[in-house]
Amino acid sequence: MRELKYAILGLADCSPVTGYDITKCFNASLSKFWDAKHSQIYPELHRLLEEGLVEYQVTIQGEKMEKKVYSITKKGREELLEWLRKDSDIMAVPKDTFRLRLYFGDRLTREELSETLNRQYKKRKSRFIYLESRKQATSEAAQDKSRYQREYMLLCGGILREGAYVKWLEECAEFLGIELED
Amino acid sequence: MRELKYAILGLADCSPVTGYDITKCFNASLSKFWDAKHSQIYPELHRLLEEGLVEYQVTIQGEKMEKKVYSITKKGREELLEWLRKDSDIMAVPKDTFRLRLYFGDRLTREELSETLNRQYKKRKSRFIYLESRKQATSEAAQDKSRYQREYMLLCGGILREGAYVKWLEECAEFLGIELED
DNA sequence: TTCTTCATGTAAACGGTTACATGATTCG
DNA sequence: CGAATCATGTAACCGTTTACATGAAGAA
Repeated sequence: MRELKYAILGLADCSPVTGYDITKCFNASLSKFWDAKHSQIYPELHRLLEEGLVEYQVTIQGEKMEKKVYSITKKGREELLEWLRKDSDIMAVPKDTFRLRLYFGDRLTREELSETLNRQYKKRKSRFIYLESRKQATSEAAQDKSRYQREYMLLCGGILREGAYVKWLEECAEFLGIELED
Repeated sequence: MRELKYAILGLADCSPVTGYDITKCFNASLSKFWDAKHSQIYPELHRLLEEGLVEYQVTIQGEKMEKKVYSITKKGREELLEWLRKDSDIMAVPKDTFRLRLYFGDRLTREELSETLNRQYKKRKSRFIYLESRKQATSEAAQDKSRYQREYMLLCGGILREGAYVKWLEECAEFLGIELED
C-alpha cells in the first residue's frame, strides 16, 4: 500500500526533484516503472513533508518563478530501504477489457470476432516492434552507465510481456480458426 | 469505462444469476476474466435494474430465504452487443510493486537483491507450473464443450503471461550476475 | 450444534483520473 | 507575439477495497 510514496522517495533519493520532475519522469520512460498524474503527486509530496520523509528548498527560476526542490531526509531513506527489503506479492491479474470482450466473443459473428482480434493484434504487434527497436539503443548505454541498467531490465520485461500477448493472440486466432492479417 | 457493467451483463446473458453467483464466478476461475467484490456487484446490479438492462424474479430457497435471480433484458442484450463490437485500447502498463522494487534495487546489497529476486522467482514459477498443470485438464473439455473454449483461451493467455514473467526474472538474474535457486 | 456456505446489503476510506485554476519562462 | 513548456496547486468524481451488518440453509 501507498506505493506512490516509495516511487517518489526513490526518485528523490537519486537526486533532488520538483513535483514537475517526478511527473515528467513517470510519463517519460517506455519501461514505465510507475505512473501518476501531477494532481496526485503534489498532495503526496505534502504528505511526505508532514511525515518528515522529504524536505524542500525554494529555488528561483528566471526572474521570480518559484520552484520547490525536494530532497529525501535520513528518515526518508531509512523508510525507503525498509520498504525495498520487503517481499512483493504477485500482483492480481490486471483487468483487461480486450480479454473481457473475447470472453463473451461467442455473441459476435465470425467477421466481427475476426475484426476484434485483428485490431488488437495490430496494436500489440506494433507496440512490440517499437519496444524491440528501442532495446538496441538502450542496450549499448546499459553496458557502461549503471543508471541505464535498470531502465534496460524493465524494457526487457516490457518486451517479454508484449511478446507473450502477441503470441497469445496468435494462439487464439488459430484456436478460433481466424486468419490474422500482417 | 464501467466495464463491470458489461462483465455482469455478459454473465446474465449466459444464464439468470444472483449477485452471489456473479461474485463466485469472478473469484472462481484461474483465468480470471474479471474481478469484483460483492460490495461492488450489488450496487451495480441495482443500477442496471434502474437502467432497464436487467430484471429480476425473487425465488425462495428452502423455507423463506429470498434470492434475486437477475436476467438480461432485450435492451441489456443490445447494449452488451454494442459494447462487444467496440475497439479495445491496449491497457496501461500494470502497476507492479516488484518492478518498482527492482528499479531502486541498487540501494540494496547484493545478498538482499538476490533474495528479492529469488523470492519473486519462486512465486512466479510455482504459479506458472500450476497453471500449466491445469491446461491439460481444460484442454480436453475445450474440444467438445464450447463453453470451455473461452476458459481455455484465457488460461493459455495467463500461462503465456506468467511464462514471460519467469523468463524476465531469469534474464534479470543473468544481467545482474545473480544465481537463481530452483 | 456448530461451522461453512448461501445470500444481500451499506458505509467509510483509498487510490486514481479528469477538470478546474493560475501564472511564469523559453523558444521560434 | 504566440505557443509550448515549466511549475504548482485544488475539487469533484469514479472505481475499488475493507469493514460493518444481518440472517437463513445445509452439512458434519
